[in-house]
Amino acid sequence: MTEAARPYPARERVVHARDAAANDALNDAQATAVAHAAGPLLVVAGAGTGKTRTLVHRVARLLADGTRPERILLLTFTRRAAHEMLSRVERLAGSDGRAVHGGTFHGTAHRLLRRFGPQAGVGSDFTIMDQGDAEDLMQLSRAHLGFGDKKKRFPKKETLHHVYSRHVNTEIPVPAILADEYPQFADHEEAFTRIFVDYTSRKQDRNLVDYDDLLLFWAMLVGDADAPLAEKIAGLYDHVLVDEYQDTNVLQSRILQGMARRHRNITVVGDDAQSIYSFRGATVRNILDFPREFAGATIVALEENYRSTQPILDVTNTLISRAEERYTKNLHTRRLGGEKPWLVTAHDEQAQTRFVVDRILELHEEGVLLREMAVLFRAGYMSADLEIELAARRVPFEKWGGLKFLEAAHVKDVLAFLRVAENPRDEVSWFRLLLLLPGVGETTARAAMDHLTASGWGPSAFAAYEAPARARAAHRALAQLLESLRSAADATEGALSREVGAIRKFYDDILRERYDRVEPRLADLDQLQIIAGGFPDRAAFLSALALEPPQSTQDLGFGSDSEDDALVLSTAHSAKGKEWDAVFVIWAVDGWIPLARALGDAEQVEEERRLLYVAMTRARNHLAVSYPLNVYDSRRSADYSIDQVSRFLDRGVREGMQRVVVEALKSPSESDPSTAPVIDLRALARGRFGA
DNA sequence: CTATTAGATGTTTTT
DNA sequence: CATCTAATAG
Repeated sequence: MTEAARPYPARERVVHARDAAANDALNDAQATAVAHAAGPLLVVAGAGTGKTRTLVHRVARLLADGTRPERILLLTFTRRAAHEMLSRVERLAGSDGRAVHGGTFHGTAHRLLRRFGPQAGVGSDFTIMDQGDAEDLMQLSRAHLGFGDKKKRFPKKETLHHVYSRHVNTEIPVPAILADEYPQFADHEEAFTRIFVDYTSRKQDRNLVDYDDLLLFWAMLVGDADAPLAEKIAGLYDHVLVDEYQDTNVLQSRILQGMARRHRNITVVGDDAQSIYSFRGATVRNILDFPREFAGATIVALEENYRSTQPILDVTNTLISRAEERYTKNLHTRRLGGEKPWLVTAHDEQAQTRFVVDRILELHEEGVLLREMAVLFRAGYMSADLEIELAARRVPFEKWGGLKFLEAAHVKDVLAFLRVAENPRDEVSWFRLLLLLPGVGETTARAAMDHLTASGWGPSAFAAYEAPARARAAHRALAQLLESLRSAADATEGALSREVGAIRKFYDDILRERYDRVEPRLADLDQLQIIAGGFPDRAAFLSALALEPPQSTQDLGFGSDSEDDALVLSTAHSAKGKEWDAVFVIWAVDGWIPLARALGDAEQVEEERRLLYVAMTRARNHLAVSYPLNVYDSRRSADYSIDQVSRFLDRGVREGMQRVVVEALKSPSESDPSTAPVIDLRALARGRFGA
């Protein structure tokens, strides 16, 4: 199916449908960026200006100019972006494109660490902890040091981990973080530091690596200019290209400095107006200061928008013009026609839901594919009502982001068995397993772990442990299971799936005992078992789950009969970098966008504004922003509260939109929505060109 | 020490 | 609203 390798200038024959539809040739700015020979290059690319396309063409040009594909490193933000980028490079440059190295920062760091870690004191058989694991380990450190023994208020493990992670990713000193975000804990500074020291050495002893370590170790590996190893790693690549640069943090900037130090061939692409990941330590300073960090950088601005119609662009331009930004872009388009974006006032959530589904079905009838439409929202659970309605009306959909599959307790339980089998020193997983046993609580578990620490975590060490009488039977069964998992050198097809099967023989009964809603949980485990079957061994499976968790319900194999065409539901964050023919932004209410808790901090409010900007700029032809007026509020027992439209949709922004009002459903017909149209979509459709 | 239950609590975004 | 914490019974 892949085109044979062709020389670069043949692009007009190979370009993918949307590239061709947008524009046959690169525009001047894009061409400048693509042709840039060497040295640092900053591409400031507004929404929809062909950023990915430019990056892809630039890679193809480098290949055509003789750079070997494996000497190009293409860093993207999410695995979805990496996949799309690489397949487009492949389409453009043929099989060479497949050999280009690409992935997320964390994924690339993982690869390098497995390879070079042993030369730097990190065994190659480490286990990666996800955020939840890291928090659990933090809890063990906290308990070990005797903090939080029901004395005064002491920070929770989540808080501890957040402060630690923030410190590593931003390099802001711990006291400053506490003063800024947790003034109530400012006098615990010394405790924080002691816990972090213990946490760090605990990770080392247990052969564990957290997300932050992946970046930190990479930065340290390439940070010392004189170290031979740094030289070797930086020497792996001749060109480094980075997408979504506005969402990188200080650590990542340091990594890039190290990687590019010799050749300075670094290309970064980004849009300061779309910076939405500061909660992860990302700083817009990286893109703003790039010319200073990499002296002599060439700067190219992409300002022609190929995505949206002029009426949509008018509204989004106004929205973002309220923000202070440094790289002022003036986005324009040649797509002059089209309807104004809709501002939909719905009576309540149900009315909003009904409006969205009705309108989607209408567009679908007009010939828009479901997969060319998306509903975007601030937080994962905000689509719950919509999902129910879509299911009831048999509209296939796929949900991105906000997926908690791997965070579910029962899934983590099963994974803990595999992780202990893989890394017997994995303290977090041991602790989790032990607590599952009937008759074992915190004290017994700790005693067992002390035994393991003393006797070297060996496979037989656990079997030799003398459990208290009440837990003896469970202990014996677990020991046998672990023994069989470790000894089974079964490398045949589906071995991992059988391992999960063996674990479930032991675990399913515990699950039934401990949790409610047993059926869906068992179904999750069925899924996990199927996924496991696709991996060659435990190590690959566990690393992949930590670094590339399933991103959508479809990745998990649900809704298989509707794979071909399904509506996309996504958080605004997960929608970044994508575009759709029609976009619905729901819950545009003050308190959600911006989030109420962000209001105290001007910086955070600005980020919320950019988030709405990202969401709205995903639309090509149709955009509707909706908000419910009356919201049932369970916290205040005073039934309903009246919500206001997001402050970002101020008078000036609203002027470019057309108002639509959706009334509440009249109660007698509530039982059958299909016979009781609430709005006359046809009338709206007729009137929508009239401004 | 563990298991169970009642009560509080605090709700984002992702690698 | 479901998850985590604290308190108490077994």
